[in-house]
Amino acid sequence: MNIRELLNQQFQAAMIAAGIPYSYSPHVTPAKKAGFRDYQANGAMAAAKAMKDNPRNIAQSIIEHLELGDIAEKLEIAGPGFINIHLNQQWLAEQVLDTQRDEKLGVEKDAAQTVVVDYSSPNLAKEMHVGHLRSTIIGDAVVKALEFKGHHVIRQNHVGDWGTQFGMLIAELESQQQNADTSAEMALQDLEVFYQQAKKHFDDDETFAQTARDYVVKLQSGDEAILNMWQQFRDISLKHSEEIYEKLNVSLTRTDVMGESAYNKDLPVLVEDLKSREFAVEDNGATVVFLEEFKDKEGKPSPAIIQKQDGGYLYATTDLACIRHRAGTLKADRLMYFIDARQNLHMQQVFTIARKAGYASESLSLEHHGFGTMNGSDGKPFKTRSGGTVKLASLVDEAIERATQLIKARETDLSDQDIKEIAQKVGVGAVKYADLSKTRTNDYIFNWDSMLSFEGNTAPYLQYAYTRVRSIFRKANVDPSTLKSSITLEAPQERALAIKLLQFSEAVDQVIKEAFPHVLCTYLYELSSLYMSFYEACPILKDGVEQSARESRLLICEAVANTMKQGLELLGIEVMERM
RNA sequence: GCGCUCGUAGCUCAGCUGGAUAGAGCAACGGCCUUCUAAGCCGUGGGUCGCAGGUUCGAGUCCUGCCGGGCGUGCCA
Repeated sequence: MNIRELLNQQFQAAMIAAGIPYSYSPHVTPAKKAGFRDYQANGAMAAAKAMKDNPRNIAQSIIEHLELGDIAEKLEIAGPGFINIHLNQQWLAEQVLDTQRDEKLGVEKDAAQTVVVDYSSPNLAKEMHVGHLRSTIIGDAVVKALEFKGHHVIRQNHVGDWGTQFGMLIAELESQQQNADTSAEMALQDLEVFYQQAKKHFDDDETFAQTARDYVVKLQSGDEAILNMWQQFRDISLKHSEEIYEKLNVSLTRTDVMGESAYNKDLPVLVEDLKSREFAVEDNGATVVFLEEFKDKEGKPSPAIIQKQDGGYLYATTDLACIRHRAGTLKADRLMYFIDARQNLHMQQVFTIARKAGYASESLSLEHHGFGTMNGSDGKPFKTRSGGTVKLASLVDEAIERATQLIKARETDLSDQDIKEIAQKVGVGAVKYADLSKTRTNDYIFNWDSMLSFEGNTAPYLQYAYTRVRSIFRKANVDPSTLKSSITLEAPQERALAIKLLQFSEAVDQVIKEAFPHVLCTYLYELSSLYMSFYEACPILKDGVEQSARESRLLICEAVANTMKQGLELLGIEVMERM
């Protein structure tokens, strides 16, 4: 049930019945101000212009043709031509009950699309660092929302497991294993350190550097021994990533890995295809696709290089092969990329080539959902004190440690084991929510104190709101599923809360439409705030509360708990019974 | 140079196909716990929405120019 959608349909029908062209939309939105409850239709004003009539007359005509049944109890025309819609209390109450009987909480399934989502995609040469956080958790939230809406989602973790640096890393691994009797696992315990060692070795030792270069060639040509080393390296590196995914409660697994190496064999085929059809041409020894859609410095068609002078391939080549695979083999209807906004030009070039070359049909939606940089309090990219990149593993550990301290600082009867579990959920939730709750496209400022605060729009606040609901049921010793009575909405707080509950589907819809998880965050925060107000204003278990009011309110509590839990689950944030 | 992107309260951020008096949170100030978790709630103050034009009945939102920040722009990914 999506109230907005429902009203939009009814208003659209009424407008057509009133003789207004279909191209004019009713423009129904939730009321902007509390005084103008509950929804408003703003379409009359724009339509009035086309009809050459007074907007209030048009509004009146729309109302006369409107068939809302028992949905609304009052409609009024206000200001220049707004139609304010007062929803029927009884109807609202019934809708809340209905959504609770539905395992999807009233969120209707879409016509299923096959959606391929490219996210996380770390470079396996190094350990995952904060730069991978946004793609990983934003992508995962959108994936979960898509699945919730009934889409067929294919996760694609396009890991960087191929390329020139692997020659260097393999040479280093081999050298360390020969010199000391260390296992690959030991050597690669800290990938960051290992990478630095290899780099230093490469820069300082010409013999080593030559070996590394030879290994790249051998790797490319499929030398078995080198491939073995590469395989070991890749496995261990993937295990590192998987540990992070597990800690972060991210749904990616080994089966979602489809790295650069997977497209290796297809690259020459693809380049040949583009050359034979004269999309790609030789230029300065490289193979290039010129795109008049983009201009270079001189205003001429800008080049996208798909093969280097030395015959090597670039990420544009891989990305093209990738699109071809996702469109052709995976049969995608929609392709979503969660990649840093800085790669916008690259993505647009690749999309353009894919379309022109016919790798992506017109009906395939190609979407780059970029995001901004994660900055420190100084507004510059988030780094360690010494200026190094922050590993994701240590970021998560610090979050959990900080959460532990905060919980311990309070008086609590929780056991050490409880505290450990709660701190895990609170710490991880705080980091994820701080990111997810900001508009994806902007840079954002990372701040430990504000994200871990129990005040304001934070994960801990939401988690606390949830435990507050659950604690009512513990106190009442009531199993929510046994509640049978009906809901009445008398207090304004109850009514406001009910409407917000019913807007869950509107929030989820927007998340998958625009790949904006922050909309769901805002929704859940508003839901929590309204619950807190309700909690203060409407006693439930206290003396003097009638049985019917008590049960009605318990049902509202249950609806809030279910919605909170489901909403946070879509965001990849866990809830707990107590904290 | 060209392209992308951002500029909203002291700080961090919302503002959905243009709509009513631009909203939250933090910080500040003032109230509310013998009563369902006060990690909470209620209230007050705080804004020339970077600047200037334009389109419109109506602009934070659309268009143009300018100022300021970030990023990208032929052989890394």
